[in-house]
Amino acid sequence: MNDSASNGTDSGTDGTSPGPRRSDATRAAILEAARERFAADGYERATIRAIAKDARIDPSMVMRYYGNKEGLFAAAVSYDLKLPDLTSAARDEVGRALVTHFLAMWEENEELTAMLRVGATNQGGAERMQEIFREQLLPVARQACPDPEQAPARAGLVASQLLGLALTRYVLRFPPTVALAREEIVAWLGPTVQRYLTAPSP
Amino acid sequence: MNDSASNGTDSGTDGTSPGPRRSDATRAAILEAARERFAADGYERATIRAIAKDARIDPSMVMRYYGNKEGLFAAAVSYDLKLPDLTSAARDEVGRALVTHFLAMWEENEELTAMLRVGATNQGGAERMQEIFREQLLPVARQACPDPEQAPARAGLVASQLLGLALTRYVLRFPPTVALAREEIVAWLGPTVQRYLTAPSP
DNA sequence: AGCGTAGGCCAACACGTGTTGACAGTCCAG
DNA sequence: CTGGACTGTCAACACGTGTTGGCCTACGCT
Repeated sequence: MNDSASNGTDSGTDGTSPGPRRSDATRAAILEAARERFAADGYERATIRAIAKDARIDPSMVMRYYGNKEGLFAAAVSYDLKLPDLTSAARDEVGRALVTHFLAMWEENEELTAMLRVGATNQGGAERMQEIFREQLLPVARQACPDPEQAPARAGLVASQLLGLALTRYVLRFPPTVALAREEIVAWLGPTVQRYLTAPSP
Repeated sequence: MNDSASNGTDSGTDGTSPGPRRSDATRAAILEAARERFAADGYERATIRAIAKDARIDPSMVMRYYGNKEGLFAAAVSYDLKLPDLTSAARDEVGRALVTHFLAMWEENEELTAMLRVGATNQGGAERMQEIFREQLLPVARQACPDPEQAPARAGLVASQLLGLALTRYVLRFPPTVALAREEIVAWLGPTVQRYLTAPSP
């Protein structure tokens, strides 16, 4: 509950910007190591000691800069899926666009894998994923699907397919799923997502 | 590596059957508690002490009967998806049949949820899920899909959808996905799985 | 009845964890 | 030059974990 982000030291004459700190490199190294470890091991097995060793500093620095393990995780992974505005996209291409975007997001860094691994074991992680789903994927479904009443169910179906792909490809690493090329995935999953969003309920 | 299952004590005149032991009730209680805990908490957070407390016995009993924590997990969860023989089923109903079967399997006990949670965090768990995939789902795909060459990729796609549903419904518990009725899920996912198995590659 | 053996509990060990506080070097403002 | 803050290290604490061995009890066979 204590604040570890309270820093009143501005370094220049400009009073507005926080100003760069000498330890920014260390902070960044910690975050990068934390992302890797959380993505590879999940929450419980990603120990602060291991993260500190990867970042080549002392474990106590992690505590000083991020308060505790939970704070470190919150600082290391971001909640933003950066979903593009799909209203301008062609109505019958929303599925492919979504799959393409998710694939890119998932492979450009390890934050989402970390979040998924943690969400599978940690209660707090699961709740954070529910938030992401509700605040980011749900609005997209509301725009794309015909009956707004059905948006939650349809968004849930989309999430099941997209997260299922991430699970089998990046976490469980089923060989055939790992071997699929990006375009193949888009070609297979795009129509599925499209149908979940826009097809009349069966 | 040591054996904790070596029991040469037969209780009756019949020499063939192992014979019931006095501690069978305890063993069963341990396994049941273990399944619940592994399903609810994953491998690391499901402590032997907690399992023992649920089973109302001492933690050391768990060790005596199952050797170590890994042995307990192996004894608690089964690997058998009991996939029905789908050769006799109608060719265009394989998708719905698979989804229906998976839903029933997943909800009749907590073993699959436990396996999924553990697979997401534990290296050994992930490998065990790869085995299940390879030895049980893959053969079904080989029977159902036209070109045997494409069976692995198609089985991987099916796994992504089925495990994704399990993830969002039983682990992350996304409210809209939890709220779906079984028939709705079959109606939505059945055609998807069917397409992944039998449709010509896009 | 007597005895061996299995069932069960208790206390403890060794270890790894998150977390904390005291201490030394280092940079910059005054 | 001097003081204070920031950065970093070291050692330790309190706790929970898997795991082990010793002890007592009670059943079941002879």
